[in-house]
Amino acid sequence: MPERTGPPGRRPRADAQRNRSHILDVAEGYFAEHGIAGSLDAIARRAGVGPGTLYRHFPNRDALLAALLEARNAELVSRRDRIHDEAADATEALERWLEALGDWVAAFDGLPEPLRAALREESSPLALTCEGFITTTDDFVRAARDEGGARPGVRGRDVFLGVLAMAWVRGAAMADDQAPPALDALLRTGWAAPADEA
Amino acid sequence: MPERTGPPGRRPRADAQRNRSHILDVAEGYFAEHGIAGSLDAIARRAGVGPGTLYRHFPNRDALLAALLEARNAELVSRRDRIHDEAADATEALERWLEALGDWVAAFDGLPEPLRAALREESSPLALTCEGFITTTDDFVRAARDEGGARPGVRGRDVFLGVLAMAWVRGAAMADDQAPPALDALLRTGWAAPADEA
Amino acid sequence: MPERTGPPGRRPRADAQRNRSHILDVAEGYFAEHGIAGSLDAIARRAGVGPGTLYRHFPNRDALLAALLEARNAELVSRRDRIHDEAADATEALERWLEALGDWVAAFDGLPEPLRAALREESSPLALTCEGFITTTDDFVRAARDEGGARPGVRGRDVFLGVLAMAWVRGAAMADDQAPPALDALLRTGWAAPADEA
Amino acid sequence: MPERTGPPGRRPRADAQRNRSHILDVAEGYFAEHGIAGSLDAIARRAGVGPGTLYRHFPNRDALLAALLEARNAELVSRRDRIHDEAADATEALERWLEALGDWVAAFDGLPEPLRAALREESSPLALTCEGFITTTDDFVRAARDEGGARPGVRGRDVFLGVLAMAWVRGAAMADDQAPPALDALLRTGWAAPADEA
DNA sequence: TATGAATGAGTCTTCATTCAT
DNA sequence: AATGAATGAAGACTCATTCAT
Repeated sequence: MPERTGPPGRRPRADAQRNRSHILDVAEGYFAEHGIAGSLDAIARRAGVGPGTLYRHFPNRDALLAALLEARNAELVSRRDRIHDEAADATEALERWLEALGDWVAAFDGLPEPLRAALREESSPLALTCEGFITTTDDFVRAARDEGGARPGVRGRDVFLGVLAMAWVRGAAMADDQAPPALDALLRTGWAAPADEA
Repeated sequence: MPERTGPPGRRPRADAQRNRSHILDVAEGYFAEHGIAGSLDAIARRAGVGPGTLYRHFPNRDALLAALLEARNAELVSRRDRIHDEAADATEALERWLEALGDWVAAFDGLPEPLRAALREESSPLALTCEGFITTTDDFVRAARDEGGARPGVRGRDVFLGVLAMAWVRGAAMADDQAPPALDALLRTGWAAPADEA
Repeated sequence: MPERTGPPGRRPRADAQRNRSHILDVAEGYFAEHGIAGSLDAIARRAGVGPGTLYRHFPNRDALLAALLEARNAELVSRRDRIHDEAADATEALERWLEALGDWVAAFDGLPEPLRAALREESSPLALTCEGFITTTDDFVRAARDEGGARPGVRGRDVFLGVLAMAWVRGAAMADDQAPPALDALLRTGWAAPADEA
Repeated sequence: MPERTGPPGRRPRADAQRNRSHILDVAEGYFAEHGIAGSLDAIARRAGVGPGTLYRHFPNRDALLAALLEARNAELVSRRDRIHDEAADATEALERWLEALGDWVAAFDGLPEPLRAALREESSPLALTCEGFITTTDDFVRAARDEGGARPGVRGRDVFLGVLAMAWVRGAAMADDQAPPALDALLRTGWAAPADEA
C-alpha cells in the first residue's frame, strides 16, 4: 500500500486512467472502422461506459481525436528527429518529412476533414497540433530552400495544406494503385514541365 | 420512362418538367447559400413541393447535385471550346482549363466531398460527370505534354484529383489571402526546385 | 383504456388530422398528470408516434401548449361573450371575467410558467394568446373603472399578471381549502383596509 | 453504517466547516448570477470541491438554498425588529415588512419557485423557513388589523403567498417599468374601487 | 471525510426515405 | 404524378446522484 493518504500530489485515479485509455482503444478501433465521423455515443456504448463518462474525458469529438493523435504525434516527432539525424541533405529531409506527415494524416479515414476545420477556427485542440507541424514543415522547407532544393516562395503552411489535401483526395483513389504515388509526385514537382519555367 | 396514358389529352407532362426545373433553381440557390450539406426537405419546402416529389425527380442528393451541375457543365464545356479556340499553345490551354475546373468545383461550398465520394463508388450519377472531365483533362494534359509543357508521367486523372484536393483544402484557408494562389502554384510547379531534377 | 391501435407491427396510417388530435388528447392527459414540464418524447411514445411526427405537428413545447389551449380559448371567448350579455354591470363583469381567466390558467398544472415566459419573449405562440386576453382584460377594467367599480390607475395588464400570479401560487396552497378564495379576495380588495386610504 | 451516538460533542472538523461556508459563498454568487436553476456541479467546481462534498453538506438543491437563505434570514429578522422599533403604527409596519419580504424573495432569480414547492410538501428544509415568516407575517397582519389598517379576514399566510406570487410574476414584467410598483399596489389595495364595498 | 469518476436515463432535435392517400 | 404525413433511428450533450478510492 504505497498510497499515502492525505492531499499530496493528486494523481489521477487508477480506474479513471484505465477507463480513459480503454475509451481511447475503443475509439481507435471504431474510427478505423467507421471513419472519424462515427457516433460518440456508439463509442461509449462499445467501451461499456455511459456517454457522460466519455464526455468527461473528452468534451467533444475534436478532443477525443486530439488525444487519439497524441500517441501518433510522439511517433511523428521522433520520426522528425530521426530524419534530422539521418537525412543526407535538407531536401531529402523535407521529402521524408512529408512522407511522415502523410502517414500521420492517413491514420484514420476522414481525419483530414477535422484537421482542416481546426485550421479554420483555432479554438480546437487539433489546431495546436496542426500549427506545431506546420511550423516544423516550414523549418524543413526553409532548410531545403536554403540548400536550393525547394522552390523559393513556397511556404510551409501551403505544403502542409497540400499534404492534407492529397491525403484527403487519396481516400477516393484507393482502387487506383498508381494514384497515391502519382499524387505525391504531383505535389513534389507539379504538373508543369521544368522547361516551362527555365 | 414508359409514359402511361389515361384519359385523352396525353401531355408530355409539362407541369412535371416545370416542377423539375423549378426544383433545380431553388436547389441551386439553396446550395449556394448553405453549402451542399443542407437539408433536402428544406429545398422541397422552398420549392413548394413535397419531399416525395423531389425524391421522384432526384432519388438522392447526388442525383440532384448531378442535375445541378449539368447546367454548369454546359458552361464548362463551352469554356473548354473557347480555350481550344483561343489558347496560344497547349500549355496555356491546360492552365486555363484547370482554372475553369477550379471554378466549376468551387460552385458550391462542400462540393468536392461528394465528387470524391462519387469517384470511389462509380454508381453515383456524379461519377459520370467526373469521368467526362477527367477525360477532358487528360486530353489537355496529353496535348501539353506533347508540346513539352507538361511533365511526362502526369495523368489527367491525377491532375483532376489535385484540383479537387486543392479546392477542398481551400475551404480552410480563407483567412489567408495568399493561400489560394499559393496552392495553385504548388499544384503547378510542386514544392521542389527545378534544379533538383535537372 | 381501449387503446385504439392497429394490428401490431404495422401501424395503420392515420389521417393527419386524426393523428394530430390524438396527440393532443394524449398530451392533454399527460400534462394533466405530470404537469406541463413532462417529456415531449414521452408524449410521442404514449401517442404511439415517432418523435418526428410530434415535432411535425408542434415544433416545440409552446406550440403544443398553444394548440392545447386553443380549444379552451374558444370556451373562454364564449364565456367572455356570455359575461357581456349577462352581467348586470361592468364591475360584476370584470369579476366574472377574472374568474373565467383563473379557470383558464388552471387548466394544467404549471401552465402559468410558460405563459409568463411567453410574455417575456414575444416570439412564442403563447404570447399572442396572452396579449389577446390582456387586451380583453383591459377592456373589462376600463369599463369597470368608468363605472366606478375599479380603482383608477389599475391596468388590465397588471390585473392579468395578478391572476397569473395567484394561479401560480395556488399550486402551493392546495391543502388549504380557504386559500384559493382568500387569494382571489386579496387580489380584489388587497390587504389594506378601505379606511386606510379614505 | 452504525451511527456513533455515544460520545457526544463530536465537533465537525474545522476543514469541513471551512468547506461548507466556502461552498455557501460560491453558491451565493453563482445563484445570484445564473438564477437558482444553475448546475450544482458547476458550483462545486467553482468552489474547488468535488460534487460529493457538496452533496455531503447539502443533500439536495433545497438544502443548499435553505442554508443560503439562512444568512439572509438573520438580516430579515433584524429588519423585522427594526420595523417593530421604528414603525409609527402597525399598518406602516406591515407595509414595511412586506417590502422586506419582497426583497428577501427577490434575492435570487427563480427563488419563488422552490419556496412554493416547499410549501406544498413540508419535508423540504425551505418549508421551515417559510413557515416562520408566515407566522411573522401573520403577527404583522393581526396587529394592523387590530389597528384598523388591515382588512378583516385577511390571513398572514395569504399575504405571504401574495408576496411570493407577485415576486414570481415580476420576473416576467421586467421590461415594463411600471409593473413592479403596480403589482405592489395591486396587492395592497386590490383592483376594486373602495366605493365598491362601502 | 473528501474526492471526483461514473452513471445513464433523459433532453430536444434532425432528416433521408417510405408509402398511404 | 404528386403529395406530404409518418417514420424512428440516431445525434450530441447534460446533470443530479451514487459510490469506489
